[in-house]
Amino acid sequence: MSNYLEALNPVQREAVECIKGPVMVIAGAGSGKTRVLTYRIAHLMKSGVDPFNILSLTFTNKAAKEMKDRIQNVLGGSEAKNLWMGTFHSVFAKILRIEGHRLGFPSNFTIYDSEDSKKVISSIIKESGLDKEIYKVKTIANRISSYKNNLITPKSYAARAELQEADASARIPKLGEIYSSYMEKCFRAGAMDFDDLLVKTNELFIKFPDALAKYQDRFRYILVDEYQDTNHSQYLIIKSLASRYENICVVGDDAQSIYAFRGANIRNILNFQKDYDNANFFKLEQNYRSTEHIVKAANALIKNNKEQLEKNIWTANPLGEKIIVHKSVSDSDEGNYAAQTIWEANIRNHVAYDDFAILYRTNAQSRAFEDSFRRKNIPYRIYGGLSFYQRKEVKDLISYVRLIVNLKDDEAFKRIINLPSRGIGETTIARLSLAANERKTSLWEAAQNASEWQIKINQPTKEKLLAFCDLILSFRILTDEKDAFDIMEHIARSSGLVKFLSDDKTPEGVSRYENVQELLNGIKDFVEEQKEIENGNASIHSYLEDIALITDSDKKDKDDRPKVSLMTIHLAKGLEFPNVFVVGMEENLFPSMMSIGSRSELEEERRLFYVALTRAKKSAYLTYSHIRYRWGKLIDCEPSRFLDELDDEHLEIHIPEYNTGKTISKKINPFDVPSRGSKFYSKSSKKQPEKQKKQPNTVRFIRPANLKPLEESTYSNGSAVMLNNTLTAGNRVLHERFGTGTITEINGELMDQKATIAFDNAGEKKLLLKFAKLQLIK
DNA sequence: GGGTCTCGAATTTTT
DNA sequence: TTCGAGACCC
Repeated sequence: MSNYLEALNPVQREAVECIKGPVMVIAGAGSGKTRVLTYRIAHLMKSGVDPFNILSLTFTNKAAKEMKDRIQNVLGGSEAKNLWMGTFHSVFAKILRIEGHRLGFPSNFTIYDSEDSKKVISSIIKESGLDKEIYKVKTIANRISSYKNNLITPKSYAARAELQEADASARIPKLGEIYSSYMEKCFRAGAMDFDDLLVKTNELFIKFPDALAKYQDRFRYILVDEYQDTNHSQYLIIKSLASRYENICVVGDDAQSIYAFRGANIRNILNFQKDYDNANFFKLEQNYRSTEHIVKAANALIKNNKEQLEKNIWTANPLGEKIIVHKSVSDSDEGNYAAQTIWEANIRNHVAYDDFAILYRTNAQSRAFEDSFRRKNIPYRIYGGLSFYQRKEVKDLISYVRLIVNLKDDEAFKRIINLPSRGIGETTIARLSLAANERKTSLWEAAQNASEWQIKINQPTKEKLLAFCDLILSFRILTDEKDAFDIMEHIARSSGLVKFLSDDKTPEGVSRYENVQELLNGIKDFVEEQKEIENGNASIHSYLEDIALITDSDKKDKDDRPKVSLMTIHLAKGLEFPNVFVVGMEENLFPSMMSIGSRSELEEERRLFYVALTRAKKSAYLTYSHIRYRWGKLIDCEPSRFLDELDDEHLEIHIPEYNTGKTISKKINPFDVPSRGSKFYSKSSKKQPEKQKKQPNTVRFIRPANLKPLEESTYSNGSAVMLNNTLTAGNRVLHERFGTGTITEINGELMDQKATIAFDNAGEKKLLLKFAKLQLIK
């Protein structure tokens, strides 16, 4: 324990020991970033800093928890428990529960999740009679969120003509009004959305210097993990908190910034040295995670980005296996290839299933892998997707608690007022909303005062409303005496929700019922846990605070069989696996179609691929498919440009040779060979049917299992046909031997298509397209 | 007020 | 394909 510093390399050690003043640590992938952070905190405490004065900010609860555990391991004992360690959102939510009253928020404010936010926005659009085809909820929500992340309030928006012009030209001139009524509605409901937790913290610190001073003095040592992913709002909070002592240490890697689309500002890390001119700067460049092949390939890839801090990532690890690039026929074949490879490794070499991860760009891609794994009986776990707490039935039950804790929580009110069915429908809600809006109050108030305010609701419905209010109030009385579990169980039963769910015998219904059971079990765990901790709080209030900001990535599986992990690359950040499949390496999928328009977005995609690749310790497989179902349609794909950016010497390329039956191979050959200029094939050449040849750098062929010959119909419906349908007379093309030329004529069918080409220097030639390696020149 | 059907849209998302 | 919103009908 005392010699913990010896477990560090010289740079790591310097970064750990440099306690005073601003410090920036650029930590390449796998360079021991977490180790530096945890040892630094441990070292601070060893050097006499009171843990009470240390604030450590992470991006996930999981990261916070892990770090806390590791610090305890280094230090022994329980000294770490006074540390403030958590996500930005959870730390500042805690502060806002204490200080929020200064801004007019109750301490039991509700935290609206993104779904709640969207519902609020949607109701505003409806109420203001705007066209929802133009005012798309998603667009508006993103826009508002990005204003918030940049600390643009409705007020400052109103003062900035350029923003209004931008929105006007995006055909949403009313955005400012929507924004301010959104804020107003949240305020009225005693609710903050995720962004507000940061915005309001900033507001607090600006408006109340004494509050700022209090926390400045408390947090004398600040550490920020994943600094490259901080947005402007977070940046300012850190900056103001640190401005007194300037003991701030930020750790990150600009090459792994993948959340710009959500407001993260890569400039925060690039400009750190400008912000603090006395900053100490450390670069962790030794990668301890991956093989040399992987490290070097990743370096070659990221070199293509313009915007980055210079670094030289290297490793002393063995060279390892080359990265395998595999081409599949279809998305299901891609799944089979992964399943087969993993299965074989498990059977033959006893590689555990949890040594594998499948990383994809979009959640929709998981399906093919699920199917293949299920068929081969390979255990797997999908991460991400719809979170447990976002499931309807779970959120419904939680909404009861939300309303009990905060009667003004309109979104919770709307969710459960008629669940289970109480005969209170949309018309009634609409009338209540109208009345509540007029009086600038909540639905709850309106429901309670329906008669007094002469809201036009008929008597039976009014009675039902009051019965509902009484039910909620009866639950509310219990909150002081009973713990979270008892209350929740009571609610689940007496609200009729459990019966409502257990009556549904469809598989989905059963699973909904199970989810509610699971939620109750989770609450039970929470209560037990709280009872063990001294001054633990097992009340429903405390539970609600706990789960509002939690995601189920923290939740454990029921059985602990080793499983293959399936997740998006975003979710894989910070993780590592011995063997990684990065799948769907195709243009328009990865890089995503939405991102190829601008350099900065493309660079973000490239960083994303960098993250994916550097998750692998021992081996990496990059797969792409020839055709793929997307939105129910069969489309043909071309390999991702990123594959071309990896150096050949680190790759082993598999383009399986199949005997697919004469009919098909005669008609067209889907396994056409890559043309020159690309290791795979490029846009210009891919349409030329070619006989399969071995790649020069092909070492061996792996035949994926279960590969079915493609049905002919696949090729006759038009969408997947790999015929020459791009080359026409007039196109400029490049030929290997004859150089550049212009096509003057194309004739013949399918495999016999011939092009007449007038070459600039070689005269006119007639070439069979299936042999001529023509490349289209733009 | 509640159920069923059709139509249209569809990246990534630590909080 | 899959999901959700809205139209439509009872």
